[in-house]
Amino acid sequence: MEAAPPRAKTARALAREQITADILAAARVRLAEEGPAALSLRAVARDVGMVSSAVYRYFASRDELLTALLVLAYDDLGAAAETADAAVADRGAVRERWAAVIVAIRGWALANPGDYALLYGSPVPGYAAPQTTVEPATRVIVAILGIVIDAYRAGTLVVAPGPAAPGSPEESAERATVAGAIDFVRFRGLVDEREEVPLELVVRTLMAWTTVFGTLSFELFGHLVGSVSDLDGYYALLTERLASDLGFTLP
Amino acid sequence: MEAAPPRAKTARALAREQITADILAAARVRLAEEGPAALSLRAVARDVGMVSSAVYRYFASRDELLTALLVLAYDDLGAAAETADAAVADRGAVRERWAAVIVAIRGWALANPGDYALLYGSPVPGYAAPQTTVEPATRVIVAILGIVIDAYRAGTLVVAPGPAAPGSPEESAERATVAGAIDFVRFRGLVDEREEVPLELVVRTLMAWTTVFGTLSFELFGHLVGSVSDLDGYYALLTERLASDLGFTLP
DNA sequence: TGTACATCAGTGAACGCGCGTTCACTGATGTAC
DNA sequence: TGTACATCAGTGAACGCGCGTTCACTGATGTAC
Repeated sequence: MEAAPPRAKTARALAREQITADILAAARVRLAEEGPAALSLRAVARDVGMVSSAVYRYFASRDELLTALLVLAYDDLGAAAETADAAVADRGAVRERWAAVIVAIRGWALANPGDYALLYGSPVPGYAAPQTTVEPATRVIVAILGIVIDAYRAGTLVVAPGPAAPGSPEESAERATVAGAIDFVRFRGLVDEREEVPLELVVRTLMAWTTVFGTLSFELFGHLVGSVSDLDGYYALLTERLASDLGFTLP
Repeated sequence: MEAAPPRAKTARALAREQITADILAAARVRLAEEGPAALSLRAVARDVGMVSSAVYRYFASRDELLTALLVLAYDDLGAAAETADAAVADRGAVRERWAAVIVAIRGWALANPGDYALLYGSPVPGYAAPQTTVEPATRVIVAILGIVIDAYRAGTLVVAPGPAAPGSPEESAERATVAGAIDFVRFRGLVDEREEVPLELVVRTLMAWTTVFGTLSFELFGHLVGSVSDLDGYYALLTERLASDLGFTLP
């Protein structure tokens, strides 16, 4: 069977796209005010100027709306990180790429606290994210891994020796431990099947990723109040330290 | 006016304590199932076998119940960390103390996922935690700082040189940045007013603290599925790396 | 030790509210001939 | 190009539900004399 020729979009189809986007936009605003668990389909309908039952023409249920929001937010954040990375002209300047990505992630989170809480806060009770959300969710870590692997290949990264002596029993334990992470790296096509990926590099990348989001969650959820006064400055220090821990050589 | 002599507790007072504890225990169970935002006073009342209005004899409102839960959970977690630290007989074995505290924190979080989400997940919309919760909330970071400062004083910790050259303009920026953190350290009486606290040490402690909770949030909220297969092993590696980053010398 | 009164815990009904979802409907848009 | 029918978006009423909180009440416990 042949694919249908691309037909001109009807007015109805155009309206549908527009209104779907309006509903999602209204839901994102709500999200920032009430949190994901309390997100109400009726409230969104009111904001968008329609009767609550009309939303069901666009989303079959509240859960489906949540899923769409999740995908939208993950993609938005992922795009922000990728764009910031791509904007650094010198692809070899890995420290700058790293810094740009962190600034972009934090900027996005501060600009979209509701979405951030949806993605990285406590899961919505009674809602299980479907498979569709998995790929968009990985865009940030994939962007980070891209920088690290570029640096590794270019030799602008020195892999720190792990605390364990080579060949020790501890090393094989480490190998088992990060196997899942390395599978992930390969699965995403970031490195070739045969290419060697040092364990320490993967561990350090996971740690840096976790630290960035841990810090963001602490900032946005109020755990740094009273401990860190100059947040911008702290992030600058953090970015530097993490770059060093990843093994990026100084420029 | 003299303090009243300690009277024998009446049956009523005893029952009150017991039932207050029962309500809190039932609420904690609910928390794990539905999340903090959806915590329902009526559901808790049902679980504890009383009519919903009776709960108002013990807590003036849902918010007051949430506050009590917050304090209880923070204290429970704080006590777990402190106990684990205190159980390491050799006070100089800072790496072991560090490892013991991490294991305790993770153990508590896995055993009490509902409480963990209440404390470290997205804040409950429309609820502002009162001042009462601040002190219990700091017990974990205070315990961690205790270990770091003990190590620093004992000389079993080597403060890493920060990326900035000493005396550079960057250094004064760093000083401003961590001022809040150092205020915190002094305020909690961990170091004397005159005692020198290296900036780098404070930054690294904040980073380690953030990384631990960032990893826990990722684990509990499902962000490590597909990336890390052997979680116990990963935490072991993480603990080691963080100890090194903090500057703890090897035993 | 006994009595009279005050305090308190728990009941059950009621309030007003907003929620997700269903359904029969009207009127506009799109499609086939 | 015009007509007849099918599809779709949005309406408004209704469903059953659980929520937080208030209130007048009953009966048990505690206290003062």
